[in-house]
Amino acid sequence: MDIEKKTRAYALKNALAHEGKAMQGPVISSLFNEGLKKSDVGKYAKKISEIIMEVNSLSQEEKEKQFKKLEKEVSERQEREGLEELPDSGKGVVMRFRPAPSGPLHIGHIISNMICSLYVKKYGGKFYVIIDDTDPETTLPEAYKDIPKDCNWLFGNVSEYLISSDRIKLYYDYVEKLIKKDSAYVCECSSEDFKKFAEAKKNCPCRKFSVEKNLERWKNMLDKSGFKEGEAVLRFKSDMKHKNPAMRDFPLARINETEHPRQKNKYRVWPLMNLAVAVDDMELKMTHIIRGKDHRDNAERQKMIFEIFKKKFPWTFFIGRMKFTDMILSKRKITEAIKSGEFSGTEDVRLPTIASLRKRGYKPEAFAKLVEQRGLTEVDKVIDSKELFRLLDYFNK
RNA sequence: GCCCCGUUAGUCUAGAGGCCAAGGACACAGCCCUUUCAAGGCUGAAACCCGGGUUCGAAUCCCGGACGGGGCACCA
Repeated sequence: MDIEKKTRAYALKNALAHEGKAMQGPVISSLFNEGLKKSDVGKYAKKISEIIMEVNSLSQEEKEKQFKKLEKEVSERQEREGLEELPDSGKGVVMRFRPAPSGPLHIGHIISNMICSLYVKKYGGKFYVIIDDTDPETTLPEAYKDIPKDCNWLFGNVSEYLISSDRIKLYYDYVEKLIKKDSAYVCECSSEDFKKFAEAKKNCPCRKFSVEKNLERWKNMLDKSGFKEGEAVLRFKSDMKHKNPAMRDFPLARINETEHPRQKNKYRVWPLMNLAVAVDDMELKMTHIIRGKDHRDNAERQKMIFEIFKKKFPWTFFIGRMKFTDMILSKRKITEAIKSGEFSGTEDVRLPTIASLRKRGYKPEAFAKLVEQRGLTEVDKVIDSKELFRLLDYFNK
């Protein structure tokens, strides 16, 4: 590289862009992109400074004339556009969205999950939608048709729909493996008692049982004549002295005999989210996970489970959440309000549900642009519905 | 109480130590175009939370503070 020539070119460019006065910083910075070594800056600093001073003293016409001659020496800064690249995405990506079937899908879900669909479109691979119906108390029967309907419309690239409660046997297999690895135990403490142990960083009495005893106690959880609902819970054996209280022997499964809308009374022991998610992510070979910041600690728990099985944890990003100052975004509250007659149904135009937004004429592409503009960011933002609809209206054109 | 995380214009965002004297989009103001509306074009106003430190040089790295968010469930 001809340092002097390049310096002169960039100094002229910089001067012309800034009322005739070039500065050293930007010029040196440009030279780095041309291959100047950082360690060599000292060597050339004097020369560069001289050239800049000389350039600055030229007349406007002279600057323009000289720059014309050297124009081809300068390269333009390259601009990125579209979605930020994901690491290790060369062979495609496997990603997922796990809606809980406890109420209608709404704008909040779009914001934090559509980006997964977009990345699968970008790189190829698989996009799973997994209906997370492992809580028999909050699972709504209509979700089994509403979720695929909304997701087909919104994403258009769902590879496969899976239902957690159809995979219970798989979760049970993993429970046995975890117990056999002495990484899970059945705990009979009440939640209040356990909380006290966790706060005091002390082991609960159930922690000391042998693997054999725990397998037996696990059978007692599964057996109708064994533990009753609320009497026992399966816990992951992490560390009761973990510095983060959220990580101390968190629960993996519990007994709940409420009739399940899909499985009826087939099961009484239900996995909790962290178990189901970890198992599915291992089994389905998830490569990348993008999810809300509120799941940061859950991801840490799932990672602990991965480590027991010596599996590599997927690349994970925690995306910031959008908070709406004037819209209900709680699935439970939306469901209640519809039941009470406050709203006519999930398609009520006053609701931020996907069904309602579709009815109002918004196209999936508008949401995609909204999500793309936001991109991968950990920042939460507060926005009101007026701002949101301004943006959507703009993107919908 | 204990663990995480974040902070760029009214809003969303670019930004990986020097092409940032901070770019883009929406919204806003003005003008042009148009019979009207919409769309489009041009122009304008508008931001790096605060304080230290490292460095020749900090929006960017480090430390502290303030503010905001999340987690510590037999919910997800």
